[in-house]
Amino acid sequence: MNRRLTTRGKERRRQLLEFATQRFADNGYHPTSVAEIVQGLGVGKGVFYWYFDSKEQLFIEILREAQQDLRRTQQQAIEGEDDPIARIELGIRSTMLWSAEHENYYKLTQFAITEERFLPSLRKGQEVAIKDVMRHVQDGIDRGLIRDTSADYIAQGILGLSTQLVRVFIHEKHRSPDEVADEAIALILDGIHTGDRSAAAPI
Amino acid sequence: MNRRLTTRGKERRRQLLEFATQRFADNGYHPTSVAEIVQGLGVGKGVFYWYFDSKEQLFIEILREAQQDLRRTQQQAIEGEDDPIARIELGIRSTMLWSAEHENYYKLTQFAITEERFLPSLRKGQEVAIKDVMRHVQDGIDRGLIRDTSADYIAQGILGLSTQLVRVFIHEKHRSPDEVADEAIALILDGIHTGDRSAAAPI
Amino acid sequence: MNRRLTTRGKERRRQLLEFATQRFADNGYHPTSVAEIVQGLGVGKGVFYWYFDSKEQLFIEILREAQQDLRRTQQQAIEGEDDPIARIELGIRSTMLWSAEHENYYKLTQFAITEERFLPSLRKGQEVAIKDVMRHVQDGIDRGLIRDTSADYIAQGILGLSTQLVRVFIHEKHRSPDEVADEAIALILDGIHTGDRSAAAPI
Amino acid sequence: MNRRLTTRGKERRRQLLEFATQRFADNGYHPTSVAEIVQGLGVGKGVFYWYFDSKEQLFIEILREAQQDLRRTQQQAIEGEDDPIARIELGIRSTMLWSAEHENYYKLTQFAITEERFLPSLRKGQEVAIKDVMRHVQDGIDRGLIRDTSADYIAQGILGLSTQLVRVFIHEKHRSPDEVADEAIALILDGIHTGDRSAAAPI
DNA sequence: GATGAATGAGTCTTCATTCAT
DNA sequence: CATGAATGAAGACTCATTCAT
Repeated sequence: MNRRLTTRGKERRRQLLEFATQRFADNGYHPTSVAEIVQGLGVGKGVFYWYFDSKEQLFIEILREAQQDLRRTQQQAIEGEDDPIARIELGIRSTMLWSAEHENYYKLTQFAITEERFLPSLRKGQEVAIKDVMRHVQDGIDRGLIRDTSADYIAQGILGLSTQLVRVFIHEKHRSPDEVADEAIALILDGIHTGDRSAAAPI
Repeated sequence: MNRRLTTRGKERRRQLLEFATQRFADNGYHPTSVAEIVQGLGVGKGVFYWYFDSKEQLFIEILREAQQDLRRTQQQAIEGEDDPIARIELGIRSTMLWSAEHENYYKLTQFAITEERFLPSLRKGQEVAIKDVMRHVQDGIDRGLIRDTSADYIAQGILGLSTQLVRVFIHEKHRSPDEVADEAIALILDGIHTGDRSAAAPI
Repeated sequence: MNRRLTTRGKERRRQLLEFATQRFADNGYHPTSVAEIVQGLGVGKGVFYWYFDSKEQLFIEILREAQQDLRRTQQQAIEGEDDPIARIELGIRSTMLWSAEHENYYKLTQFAITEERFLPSLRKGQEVAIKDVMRHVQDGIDRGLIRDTSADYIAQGILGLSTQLVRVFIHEKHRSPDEVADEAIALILDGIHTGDRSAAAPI
Repeated sequence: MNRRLTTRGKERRRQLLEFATQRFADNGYHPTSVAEIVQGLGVGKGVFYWYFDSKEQLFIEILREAQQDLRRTQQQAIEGEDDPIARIELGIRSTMLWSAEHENYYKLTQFAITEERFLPSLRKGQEVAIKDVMRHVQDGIDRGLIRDTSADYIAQGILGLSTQLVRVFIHEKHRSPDEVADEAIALILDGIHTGDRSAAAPI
């Protein structure tokens, strides 16, 4: 499926991807039928199979494009910043913003975990993300700014905490991404302990 | 479906729950058919519907029983401990242990998030868990042991970070629950900043 | 299935017949399951198959007993009356009364017509009924009281008209059986033409 | 299920309706499976659900179209006739003819009565039919041609008697519709009493 | 006599995919 | 490119009936 697409074709493809993302996020992957998707766009079934080999491949495509888009956003955000802690912070903020604007993507990811056949797609993206974070964490450790534990743990912790906060606070409680990012960063940098120490200045 | 079950009946029901959990976790909810489940136990299709109203209700039942079991485990773990920080720590440790022993449950939860109809079941359990954690967090704040931010954020952060670490380190990287718990607790209590402060003594 | 039944056994059998009649009439034969019937009586499934060979045979039994009962009622009603017109009238009246009290039976009959396998049961009863009416009609013709057309047509007409009026007026419009019977008899005896004749005295 | 159908599509739909009508009439609604219907036409199972939402809805559709068709036939028959008695007569005759040609429809109606969920469909048609007849009856009463009883009773009586005669004589005994119509009309107009009156001229 | 449990063929229905036009 | 139509395997679920206890 490597069709040369006209401008109109690209537009169609985009419509399909977006509509499907919405339905998958709302109803789930399996409960959403191809028929439903094409009906939603008011086109025939042939259209779907013109642009995608299968429903499965469509889903994988959605994951791939989202991962790409998020990463591009993060990279733009940290561009030019040298301090690793600041880069982590910027990364978290940009992730929060992107997530707030793409809340559907979260559910798709959750689902992808649950079926063997989608794991490869997912892992590819996750590994890239972890590596990105780990680079900054390691840099921070090297410069004595971050506790010298396994960068791995820390990177995963950052991702996990961010993910949870995004989900709960932005999507469910409708807080602003910035506000949530502040809290996430504070927790990540300083933990939950009271700041009654000499130099404990939460950002 | 509130049948009075004989001993044998209870046993069957348990078999079905366990086998289904396994298959759902391995293959996903939708790809696992009722036929597959009953074949796995070598019984007729009617047996399934003798014990459960539907495949959907079976899944909900699995979630419910797991939530109950985890909570019981946590409560036993913190029983008798008074210090809120220690209670949080014990809670995290017992959760890690339980999760390590019930890794299937994690996938089921992930999946449940992705379909509207399972969300209510999930939320019920989550709310209870958050309330449990928040109680200790608030207690810690009151005693000046925990930074006085919204207990809500902190509780969610704790859950999110724990969940992520469990997933990645225990299930994917096969570390021991204790080791992972140590790291989780350190991160939660003190964040990622270096400990170059006067009184930075992680519990 | 010719069990020697104890008093208690006969009572059980009767309960099953009555409850099943009700359900069949309300919901239809097929949509009513054996499980539903035994649950309604709060007994196990074994009980059902102790008294009846099958669901089909139960249904046939219901038809048979109802036909018997109706016929007994009619015969008691016309006993001692000699005038054929009066006998027809009494037959109609008793049928109306019986029908009003056994409205369920009507639906069962309707249904039985629609499945080949129940037709024999039905026909047996119908033939008896037609013969009964025809005897009186023929008698009336012989005595010059009834128009000398085919007794067959007349008998069928009487049954059809009665049946329809019972259905519509007693069951759907809740008129009294007597009132409806008056109308049925008038229509049958004198048709719908105006009574502007010399000797038009409806009985 | 309001698909825009091509010519071929309409043809298919018609085939399905007709074949199903036949099978339902022969075997009964429940004993006839969707599989049987599609096999009978040599098409795949999906075809059925392309044209109908469900087996139930197909049945309802059959009833609806038959009612429509019968009514159209009756209206064409009485068109141009002014005398109410003659209109009733023409209505009866056309009904007999239509019924003789659509004997399957009778069984379907019988069955529909027996399940709650089909009653609404049935009633709708019945009400229309009754209203049609009542209009003529009332007209006849107004002109002094029909006995001044409740038009309701008379209309119902006409329908009931006609229905019964159709069933028994045309379908079971294979008389000609005309012959049966003659008898029905005679019975309806003049009842069963002897014609020994001054002006008793059955039409 | 009676019960809970089990059977498994059979039912309706869905849906990804293909194809003729 | 696009559509309506068709396919048919597969799925969830039902239910009359049987059986061990």
